[in-house]
Amino acid sequence: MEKTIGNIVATALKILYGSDADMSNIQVQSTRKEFEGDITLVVFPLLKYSGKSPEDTAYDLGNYLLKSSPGISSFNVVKGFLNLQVSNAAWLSEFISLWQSGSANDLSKKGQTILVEYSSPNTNKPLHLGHIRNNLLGFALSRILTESGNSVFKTNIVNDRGIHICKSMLAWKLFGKGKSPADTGMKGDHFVGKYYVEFETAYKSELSELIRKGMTAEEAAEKSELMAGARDLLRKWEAGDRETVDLWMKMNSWVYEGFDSTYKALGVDFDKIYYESDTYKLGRDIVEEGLQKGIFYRKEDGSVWVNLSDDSLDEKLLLRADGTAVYMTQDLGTAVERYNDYKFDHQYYVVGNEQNYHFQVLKLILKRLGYEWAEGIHHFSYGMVNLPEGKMKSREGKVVDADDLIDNMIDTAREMAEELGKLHDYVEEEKEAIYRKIGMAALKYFILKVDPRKNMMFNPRESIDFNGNTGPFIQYTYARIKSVLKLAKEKGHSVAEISTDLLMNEKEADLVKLLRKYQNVVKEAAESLNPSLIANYAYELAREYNQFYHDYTILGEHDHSLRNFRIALSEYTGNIINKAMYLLGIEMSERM
RNA sequence: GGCCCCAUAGUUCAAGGGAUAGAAUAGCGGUUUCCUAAACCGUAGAUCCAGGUUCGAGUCCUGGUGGGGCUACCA
Repeated sequence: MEKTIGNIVATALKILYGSDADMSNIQVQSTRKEFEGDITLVVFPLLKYSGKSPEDTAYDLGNYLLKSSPGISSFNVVKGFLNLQVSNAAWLSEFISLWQSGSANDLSKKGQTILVEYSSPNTNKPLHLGHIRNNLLGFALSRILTESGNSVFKTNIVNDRGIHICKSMLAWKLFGKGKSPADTGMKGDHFVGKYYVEFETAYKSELSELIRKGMTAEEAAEKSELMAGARDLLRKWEAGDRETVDLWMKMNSWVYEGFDSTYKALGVDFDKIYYESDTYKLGRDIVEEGLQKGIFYRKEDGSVWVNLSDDSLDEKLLLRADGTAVYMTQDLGTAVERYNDYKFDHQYYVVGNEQNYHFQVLKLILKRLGYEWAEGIHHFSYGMVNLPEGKMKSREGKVVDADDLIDNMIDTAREMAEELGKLHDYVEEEKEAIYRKIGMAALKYFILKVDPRKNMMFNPRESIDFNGNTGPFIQYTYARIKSVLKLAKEKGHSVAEISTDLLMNEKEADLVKLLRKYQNVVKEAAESLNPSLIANYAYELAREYNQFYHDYTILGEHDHSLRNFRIALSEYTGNIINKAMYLLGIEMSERM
């Protein structure tokens, strides 16, 4: 409707003033709540065409629209704003066509192949709150891009090798006494993470001991036996030393077992998992190739670098002096392998904004190497999750652990639900499934409603609520709708068609106006890569429905056609809520 | 030092250069013989500072202040 009005305005400007208007000057938007009307035309940008005052121009256009657009029933002018009233009949017919088309999806299919890389954990420690934001964003982004008609593949690069793993391995060798997670009853990833923290703690005290003996910080780092041991393990690993590789495989398998259960709890999955241990060699080949082409250069100590000062960046290390690979080495390899596997049009790396520089460099190097597809790789850079006491530090074990957080959320959901006591006719298993859905909805919505680009604050004690602008609020609205529909069915009210001869009340009209925006919200979310738009829309829709539900009876309505309309309106709202939340990876419950 | 990001009610978040800056939560006050009160209604409360561009600035530009990140032979 907005588009139609825009076109009519363009015609009107031509006829009334003889001007060919630039469409970007024709601004049609929803009328703000506090003013009368449904759709507003901002006339300020059009004054240059009319040569008249804002008010006169608005009246000219208002009168023209009233005559030539059947859906417009009246208009009013406030300052430079032309507020158009859309007729009840026009809104109703718009709802009917939405309702009839059901869940059909009329988004234009772009059909591009898109890779979304997310999660990308290190195998030396369990997942924490930062990973949760990453996983939820990556998963939601994938669903949104799929919904917009693309072929989307979810990938994960597991950073399963490197000095950090060797630190955990060394600590386990030194302090582990040969124990396994099963011996201690710990989850595998937590078990390995414990040794990583133990390494860092021991390393720190070793350093301060050396510094106390008179060394500088640099000298101490140089002389550290622990760090030397970790480096030694890394060299042995790259050389394929049997014992080292076996230990590495054993410890990684413990970690994967732990990750799998966390991923399952989060409800995320992947189409293909890449392992850095597979891709780093290709990375080294690529570095070799770049050396031969003269794009990279070798320093006297044997390390390999790229000089990016032409692009006003600095030098970047690509291979250490001892020949071992670094982060960038493997990312080069992974990127090339992915392109060979998928021939993607676009690849989004869901990685925190602390790595903006890394991805800038990655793209630049790939371009210098002559890969044209490098234009299609993008860093989906999301903000940090901060705690009241500051940044999370996994080296020091100062994190909000993912598993703990998930368990807490579900526990809280259970406590609240039991207090409300609405589910007594369910067996334990069914109840637990619902508690899980509610707890996860609270967590997921809390994180996804925030603009991904922005840093966000997480206060473990206060942050996650179950009332107000929350996941459970939306679930509750959905459960109410389902409950009404179930009762309607039991009473034999089935809606075959909706009368075109109804007068909607204000709440019904507001709901219809919101429902028709859904497709556009999904489109914008896909274009701007922003799941929070969908989260905020779903909330607004749920709130609007709750007002309608509170103010009017649905099943108690005696007028047959009005009752049917309200049932259809409820059903359609429920469908949209469900679809929107599905795109965010949030499950609905029929009861709660 | 250099580069990048951020700054909105007590708090956590919204606001495609457009009208009187929205929500939630915490506070205060209400609504349940009626389809789920995890709801609904009312009340109070905010654009870091100084300039500039514009008919119009929370939004764009410049400078300042405050916070975060990167600038690692960690990933």
